[in-house]
Amino acid sequence: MSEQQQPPRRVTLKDVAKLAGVSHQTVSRAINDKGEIDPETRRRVLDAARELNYRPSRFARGLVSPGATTLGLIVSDVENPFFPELIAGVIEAAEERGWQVLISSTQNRDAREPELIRTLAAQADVVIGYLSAPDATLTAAAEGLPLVVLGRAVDEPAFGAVEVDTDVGVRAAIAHLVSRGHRAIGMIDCADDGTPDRRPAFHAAMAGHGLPVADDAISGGTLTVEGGETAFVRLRAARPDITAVFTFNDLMALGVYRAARRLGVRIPEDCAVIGFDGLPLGELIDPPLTSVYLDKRRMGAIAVTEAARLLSGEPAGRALLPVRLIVRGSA
Amino acid sequence: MSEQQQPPRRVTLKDVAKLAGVSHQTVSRAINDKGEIDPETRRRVLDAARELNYRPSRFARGLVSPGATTLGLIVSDVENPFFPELIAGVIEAAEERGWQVLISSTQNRDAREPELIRTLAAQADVVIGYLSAPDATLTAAAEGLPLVVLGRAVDEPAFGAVEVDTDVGVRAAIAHLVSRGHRAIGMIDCADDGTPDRRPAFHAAMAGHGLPVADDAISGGTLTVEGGETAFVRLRAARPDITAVFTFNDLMALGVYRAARRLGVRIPEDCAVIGFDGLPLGELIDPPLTSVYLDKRRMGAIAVTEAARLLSGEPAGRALLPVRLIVRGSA
DNA sequence: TTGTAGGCGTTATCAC
DNA sequence: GTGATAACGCCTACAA
Repeated sequence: MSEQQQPPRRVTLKDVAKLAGVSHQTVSRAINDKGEIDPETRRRVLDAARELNYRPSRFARGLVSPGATTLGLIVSDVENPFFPELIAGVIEAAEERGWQVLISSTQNRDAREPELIRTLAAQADVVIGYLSAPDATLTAAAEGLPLVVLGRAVDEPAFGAVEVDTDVGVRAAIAHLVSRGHRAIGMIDCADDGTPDRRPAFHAAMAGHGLPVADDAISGGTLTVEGGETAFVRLRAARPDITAVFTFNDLMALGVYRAARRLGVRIPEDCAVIGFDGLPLGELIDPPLTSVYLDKRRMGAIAVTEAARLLSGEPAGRALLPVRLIVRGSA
Repeated sequence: MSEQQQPPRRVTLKDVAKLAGVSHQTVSRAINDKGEIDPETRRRVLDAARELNYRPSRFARGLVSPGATTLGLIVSDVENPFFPELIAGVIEAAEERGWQVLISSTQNRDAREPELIRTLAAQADVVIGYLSAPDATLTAAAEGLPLVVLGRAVDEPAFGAVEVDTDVGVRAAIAHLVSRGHRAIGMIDCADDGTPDRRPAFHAAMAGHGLPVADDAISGGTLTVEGGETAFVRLRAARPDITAVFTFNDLMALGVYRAARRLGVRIPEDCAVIGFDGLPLGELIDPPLTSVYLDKRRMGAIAVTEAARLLSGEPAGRALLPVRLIVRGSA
């Protein structure tokens, strides 16, 4: 009676079978190029399939024989050049294992993390993410989904983690500035909400040299070129005596360049700059950007290894990604 | 008897049910937070699930209630800054429709395209790709999978396409150079194999101004900074008289910058440069790069719209992405 | 509140 | 060569 439903029901093997006048099993044989089938029948079936615009259900197939492992990757901003390298590292490592990679991005809206995790949980076998939400929030969202957290310290023992050796990097940056005679050093930091915190490391490094850090020597902003730009303008207004800045990342350092040009501040003569990330584009600008380099491809590869551990039931690991200072022209 | 199989069979609802001493149905209720279940039973079930490390099968779930549409995206190089913007556009547009995005990259090995398509066919409902393989190859690999091809002309009527208005862009670039008095204009092109071809457009534009194009005025290379670098060195050696170059993309233009610095060639005084793509980093270098801009985010968004058309059974569309010349300091 | 029966679309196994 | 029949793991009825 009610054959004509409103929601266009999916075309199945049986539909094709009916049209071709064979059993659904024969259709399966034809579709999958099994032998043991009359070439003529085969043709008829394939024609019917084409006519109905038949596409096999990946779910049904996956049910019968579990397909490739699918890895979910969550980043916070695909347009921050930091992430493409990380993504490349993950893709390559995943590929070596024959895994698929599902990518999503919060586009800098951290509040969306739990939602993205939940969505990926339905699609992926394991998730790697540059996540800023607190462990408890992530645990609730993950619901048993194996999770590898990138770029920050993690307490939850169930999570894998690849942390960055921020302390060492920041210390090297500050030591370098001090060795060049700087004493009034400012920081362009991320805005106060969330994100891995490089500020304590900055304080510690400065203290190590007996240098004070006044509150107004730190200026925050979004993790973008624009964020760095406005943060530097603000810093400069508050503390014109500062002769060097350490920025949260290279993108913000570029913002400092832009602001500096506008303000007539010369780099490095009037103000030295050190970034963090070591992006390739640091080499392209003038003067080339001195930066704390971290190997993002490697980070991705390590994360995939961690993911594999979790999937095989081994206890979660804590990897530490080393960093190193690359001295170029800006400091 | 043979309960202990070698391949660690998947943990299912029934396993949890057995351990918790309930029916598999009750487990389902507990897992999915349905009402109508004794809190105590619920807890017992959840504990059992945790103990067994149970994770629901996404395939079985998908079978019962078809989940989100999954879009596959194939790019050729995640580290070419062109793609992150495109990816962002696709992700955003897909998200608006509640779709998932699966990403893979050929990493500049074009020969891998068919393989990637086939793999995605098993995971995605529709695929968008920056694909250079000929239509016939793609058709064979796609096997009915809806496909949207980006950045080049397409003949296959079944494919959706978002083409770039290369002709207009190249013509604008050449016209600009001519208006600045250049007559000996060279081109840094992609290597001879595959990839969308801007060479015919270059020839046509030059001819439009009555300018000759000798073979040695075109130098090819890989679509990277390095490729542009070596190509320019070669071009410069063969044709020192050339006063302006048009490059296949901005990345290669950066290579020209690098080579020029090494060779002591000043930009734009000794040689003007115009790129293609209009990447943000063109603004960051010195002199800022004049380039043919195309809106990659928009390209991604349009592609998703095309994908939606294909999925709903409408005939494939052919969108044309407009471009425009952005004049900055390099030409 | 809980359990039983049926079906989602596909493939594998076995008869015919 | 071809067609029933039984899984695969889950969920939505409905019955107990």
